Amino acid sequence: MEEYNFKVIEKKWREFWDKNKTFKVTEDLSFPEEKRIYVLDMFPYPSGNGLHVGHPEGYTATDIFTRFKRMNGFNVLHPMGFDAFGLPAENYAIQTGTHPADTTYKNIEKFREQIKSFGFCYDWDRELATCDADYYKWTQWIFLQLFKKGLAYEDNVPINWCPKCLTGLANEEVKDGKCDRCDSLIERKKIKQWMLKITAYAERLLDDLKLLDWNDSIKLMQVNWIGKSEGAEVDFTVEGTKNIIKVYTTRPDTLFGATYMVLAPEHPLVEEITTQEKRNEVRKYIDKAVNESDLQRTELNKEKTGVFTGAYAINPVNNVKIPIWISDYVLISYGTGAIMAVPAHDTRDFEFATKFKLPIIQVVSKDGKKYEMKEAEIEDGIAINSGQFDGLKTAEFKNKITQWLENQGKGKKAINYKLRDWVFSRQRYWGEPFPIVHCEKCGVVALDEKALPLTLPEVESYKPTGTGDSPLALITDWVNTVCPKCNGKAKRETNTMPQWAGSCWYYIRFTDSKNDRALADNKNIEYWLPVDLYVGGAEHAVLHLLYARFWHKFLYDIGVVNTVEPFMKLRNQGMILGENGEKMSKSRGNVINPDDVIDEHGADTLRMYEMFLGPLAVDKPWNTQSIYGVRRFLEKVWRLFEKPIEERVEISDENDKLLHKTIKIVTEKIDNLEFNTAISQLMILVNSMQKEEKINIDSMKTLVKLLHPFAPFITEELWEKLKQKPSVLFEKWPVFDPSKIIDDSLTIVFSVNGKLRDTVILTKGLSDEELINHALNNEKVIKHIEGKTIVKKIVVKDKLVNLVVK
RNA sequence: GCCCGAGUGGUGAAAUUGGCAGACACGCUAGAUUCAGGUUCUAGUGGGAGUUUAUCCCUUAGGGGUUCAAAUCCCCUCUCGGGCACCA
Repeated sequence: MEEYNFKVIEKKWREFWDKNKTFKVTEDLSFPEEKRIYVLDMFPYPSGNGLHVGHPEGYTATDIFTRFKRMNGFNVLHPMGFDAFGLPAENYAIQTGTHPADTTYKNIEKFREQIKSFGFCYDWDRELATCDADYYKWTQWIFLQLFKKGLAYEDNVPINWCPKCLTGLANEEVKDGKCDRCDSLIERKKIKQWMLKITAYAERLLDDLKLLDWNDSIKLMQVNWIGKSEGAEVDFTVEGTKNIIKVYTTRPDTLFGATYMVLAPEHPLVEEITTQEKRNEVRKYIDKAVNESDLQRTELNKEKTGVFTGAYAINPVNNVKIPIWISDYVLISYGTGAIMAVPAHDTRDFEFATKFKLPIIQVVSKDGKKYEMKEAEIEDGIAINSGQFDGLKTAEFKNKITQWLENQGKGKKAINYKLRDWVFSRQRYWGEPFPIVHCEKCGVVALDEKALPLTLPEVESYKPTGTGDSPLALITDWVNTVCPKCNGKAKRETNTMPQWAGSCWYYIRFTDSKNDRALADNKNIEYWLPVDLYVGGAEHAVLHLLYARFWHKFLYDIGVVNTVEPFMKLRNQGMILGENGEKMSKSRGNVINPDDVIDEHGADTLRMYEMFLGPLAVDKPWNTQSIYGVRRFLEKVWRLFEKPIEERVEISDENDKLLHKTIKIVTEKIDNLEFNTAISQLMILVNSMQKEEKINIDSMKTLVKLLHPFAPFITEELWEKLKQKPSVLFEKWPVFDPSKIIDDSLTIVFSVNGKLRDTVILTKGLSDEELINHALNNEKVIKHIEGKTIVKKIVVKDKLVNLVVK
């Protein structure tokens, strides 16, 4: 037999699959609903570096799962496309003058070829790229629907500005005060922005998480990001005026301990309530606060600052007069922009009160008594110094006082979220143009749906202006247009949409990617959605995954999709690290190029190696040595064919049992995405088959089928050697015979005082007494119990006997 | 600072409900085969003691606890990774 020539084999089957459209999927109604599933990968951004070894990790996992499900009689939608708008192509354009479209489509070609070299079973007829006009036409269409429902609006608030990318960013794109993409320090800039009202969906985004089979850590990140808190809004009157300052608090039970009040420097009432003699000081403070960057303002361990306004507020629960201060530790963007300060029970207030010598009154106590406090006590306890509420436990007090405030008309129950609206415009070129014009007479006007797509015009320079205008602003003959409403003079919106826009709904488009009448046909949407299994990196926890859920819920509300959630089951693949255990990067010089590995070992080996490395979810370092283990395994399988493979060969009971056990284990493991241990089991089977002189043909067929999802190329070739018709993909997945895996004898453990003393093979189903007798007569056991009294005998049926002796 | 998650041989890792720790691989050692080998095959391989056979002791980051029995459950500490950043 010739040697395992993966280059020839892989080329042959790649061409075969292409030519025969082996992976094409249709909306075949003969599949019952529960046999239609949608398995999706997070589509890649086609960067100029080509595919990274991290990409095929998730792709291989879903490919194995898809092939497995297809062989089990499922119709599986498994598509691939490209997240093709984005900054790298645009930055390259700025450097070289190459049109971002040229770079992008060239990179897509390369990516597609690389992805195909892995033999993934994508239906390539459904491929899409978010920068195609017939795709972004529908991205723009969705934006128009958001606009019509009042969920897209223009605002002029200070936003996160990246001085290197020269564009505004969403809150979700800022990490540690730095740009998520380029690590530059974020500045604050006030420019006119398109915002999406994601906050309108906060409660549903939070609540529906319970419907999802996602990693708890990802769900928790979304929970924290949405940041729901429950408390009360309380009205404080400004002494001597009719002005009311509303504060939000999660601890209304500490109202009696409020010794002062703090407004954010930007609070609208500051100007009005500040007294004459404090005016200068307050103005100076506000000027300083406004000019400080967000980072400076929120800097860790920064000493508290603030000034007294000269005004006083009246505490509604006890009519006590408390001073009103302003300080930058109160944020205008959260709650009401004003707080009641309870230094005894809030760390920040305690710090502030200590610095400015403001009174500290304890109102919560661990034991119901007053005592000296060295720091703020924020835990729940028993109320003291709180009038008629003394003695109440925190939770009860909260309810009572909130009710009391409501009865008095001085407050009410309130809920707040940390989630902010989504800053949706970017001051860059390579993105979807907004289908919006600004008319001198009519104001902001949406384009007619028939006018879509509004295509990106050609520009002379891709360079962002840096002034908050995108490069589109310079193309006057594109910018100047007529208003669709009044035909008067109008200017086009020159911002573009963020990269997240296209990825918010691509999974919908895959169900019907060539449709030019709708974003996808209803029938196809109903046939496939929601996505049953979604696999990708965890870095999108609060970005793509939150945005897409928001759009999906909106599309549900307007009747476009039929489910409330887009991705039912989500699994995150870990990172593949360099051999030194560090993140792979050019600068660290530890990058492994998948093309090189395929050239040296073949795609089957690379696929299996990445799966064998460890559990899908964890980070795993690459090891150039251990890939040989998988390579040897495949060669071992190949060499099984040097043995006579015949129908009449009797299989040993032992190997027959192992075969059926392997079917069971591999089936369960693939279903649970535990590929590393599934592969181990296949190795055990092959090691054992290799010891046989001759091999039974049915066993061989079973092995080829079990191996197929992991190593599609070699298995197609071996299937052909077995004189079978391609493709293995169309074969039925093997089923194990439960009667064959029952052990009639078992290894029983004998231990004394919990320590293993012997293992013996006994028949299945012995009674407790019989097992104990076996143990008591066991030589090694006797040695350890001699001269001692048996205090206790524990028996676990068919497993162990433990004797406790003294 | 707060909230999650993880920590098992020289290495990647495995281990239903608490029930033989280290499956499967890599590497290493020895032997066989081959003109040759990053080939193939066989045996060994957590640490220690031991008459190198029997056998015994120790071992899942560290410490304590629950239990007949703990990698697995509980508490504390340490280390690493991730998220949040004055959110009242």
